Amino acid sequence: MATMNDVAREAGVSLSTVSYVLSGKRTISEETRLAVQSAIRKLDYSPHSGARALASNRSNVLGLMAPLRADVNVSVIMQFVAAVVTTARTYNQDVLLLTQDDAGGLERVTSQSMVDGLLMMDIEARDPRIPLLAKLRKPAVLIGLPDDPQGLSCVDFDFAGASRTAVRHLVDLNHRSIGFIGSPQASLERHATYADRARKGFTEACEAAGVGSVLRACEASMAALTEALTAVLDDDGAATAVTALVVHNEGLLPLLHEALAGRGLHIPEDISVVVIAPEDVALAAARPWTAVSIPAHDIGRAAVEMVMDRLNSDKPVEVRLIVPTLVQRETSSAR
Amino acid sequence: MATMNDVAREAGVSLSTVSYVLSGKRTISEETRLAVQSAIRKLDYSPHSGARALASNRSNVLGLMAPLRADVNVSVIMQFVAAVVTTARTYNQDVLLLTQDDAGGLERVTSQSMVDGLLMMDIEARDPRIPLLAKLRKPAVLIGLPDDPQGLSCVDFDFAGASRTAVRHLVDLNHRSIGFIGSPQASLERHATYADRARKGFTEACEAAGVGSVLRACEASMAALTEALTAVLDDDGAATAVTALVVHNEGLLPLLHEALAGRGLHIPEDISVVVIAPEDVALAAARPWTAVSIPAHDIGRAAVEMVMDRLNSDKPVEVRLIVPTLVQRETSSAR
DNA sequence: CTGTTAGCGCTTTCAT
DNA sequence: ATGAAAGCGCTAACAG
Repeated sequence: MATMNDVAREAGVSLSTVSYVLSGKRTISEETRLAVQSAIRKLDYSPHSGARALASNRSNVLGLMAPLRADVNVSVIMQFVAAVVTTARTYNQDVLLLTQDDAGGLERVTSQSMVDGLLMMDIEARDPRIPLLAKLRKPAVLIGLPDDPQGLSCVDFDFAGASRTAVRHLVDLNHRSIGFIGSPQASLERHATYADRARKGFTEACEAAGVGSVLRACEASMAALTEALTAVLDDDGAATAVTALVVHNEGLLPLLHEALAGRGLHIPEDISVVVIAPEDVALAAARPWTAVSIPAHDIGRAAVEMVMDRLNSDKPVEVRLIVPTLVQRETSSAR
Repeated sequence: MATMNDVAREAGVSLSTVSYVLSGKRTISEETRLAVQSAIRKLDYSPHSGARALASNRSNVLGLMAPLRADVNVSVIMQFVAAVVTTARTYNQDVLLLTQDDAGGLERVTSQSMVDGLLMMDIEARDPRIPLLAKLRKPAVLIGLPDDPQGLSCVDFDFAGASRTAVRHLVDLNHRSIGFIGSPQASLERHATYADRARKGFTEACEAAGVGSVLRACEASMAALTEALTAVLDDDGAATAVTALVVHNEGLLPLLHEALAGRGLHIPEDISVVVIAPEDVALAAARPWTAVSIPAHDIGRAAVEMVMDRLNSDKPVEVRLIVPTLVQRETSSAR
């Protein structure tokens, strides 16, 4: 492996000139720049990241703590991760992967100066990792919205707004009683904030619009779905029968059409459906769903942008909510 | 941040002594070891990874190139990745994540000495990244089995053996004609080797046993599944009707029970089903599947062990196939 | 616009 | 069993 010294000798310039050509931190004459660049190519030089990290206090690596368990949301998680890695590369950063349960990893990678900043996914309402993160003196961004961010930047999809948007859409279509089928009970119990917020937004929007509402958590299985549908559609307490559903559970979508057909219900004639899901999941069905799409890619990108902003220009801490948009397709209609 | 120098001063020993206490590369008296260790704790010292990498030519980081697209196999991929990260930590290594399409990333992270070794998932039969990898002078392990490993280590599940095991199980149960529902056509066209090998093993085993066989690729949708079932179960060319299925497609499992019920078929009375899938996926169904389980965790672990072996003790390159085992549950029975 | 030089924090010979 | 000192390859302050 060629070193910077080799390049300097080859180009007939000094070590520091090579360094400055690479960093662009001072003006270099066209002539020497070209000489250096050709020497770099000739020797197939590339900088040693360890040496650079040692001298500059920058590793050009971001730490990403991701939930790698087999969850309902695997596909969403993958999209986040892909977006983070891709965006990081545009900032010339690489991504070091930490698993959710390796709480000590946060401390380790920062104290060893392995990373310049940290991203943490799947934040719970009172996530115990937040105080840890807040102590470390590295920029960090939470992907999710905890009760108390403790001075950390956050970015997330506006799940409450997503539910509201879905409800308003259905109310505009004259539905007077709407069901909500959400994340599994386990997610609620962990206080995964997306689950809580989507429910809350739904309830509020229904109340505001004066329409009936029924909520159910649901596992990703046909049995659970059937049961949930029964509970929602046959709800005795409701003044009017439920004629529309908001579904916030990616795992159920492949099953939903069948399950409703099993009850003799056609979409959208008998029942309208709006899903809250990543775009590609909403489009994967034979009949694409009317959807408020979860822009996993945008969120991941925003998260990286936010750490990099704090890193490069110490912009202030911010809490950013990504605005939902609804795309109507053929699974919702007026009644 | 405390440095090694600070620790040496605090402990009243020399810099190198601290280093040797940390590395264990020479014998240290109990007394000084304790002094150093307490100084380390007192100052909350941790070594600077960049400095260490510079001086030792080891980064303690493994590169993992993973497919982060929204594929049918997301859950399997996640399990691999989780296994790799977890196992890497037991070797005191961290994991740098590269995306599949970032072919230049392989070159970059090695030439910058960011990683000590590389793992590459989702290998295709003639994967163009293999010659690249083979050129880099770093230990590498392919997770998958290409036509020509070009001197690289490989580890994979024995998908052909998995199909054979499934077929033999069904043959033992007196089934005389077996259907195979496999990965989407797209996977075959990419020559994802797992898809090819599973099909090949199936065909061979059926021939060897003298039983009928019908194969179909299938997307993860109800429509595609229905069509595939029709093609397989109503196959005119077959001497005997298909009475059992081998399914190698995780995405179909939530739909399969419904789809068969739709044809008036009960499992296992009318039709036996054996799936090739990760254990947790096979168990997720209301009625757990008889399964040849894909031990994603074992494969990921083996991959890390293999790079670390090459790194620490330059063991020879090896090709390791993980042996399949079948667990009978209630979805297969004798006829 | 360019060169010289002092570290960055660690590993590892060489000496004792 | 321990210490002294020479790098590892780079960045950035200082000097011109």
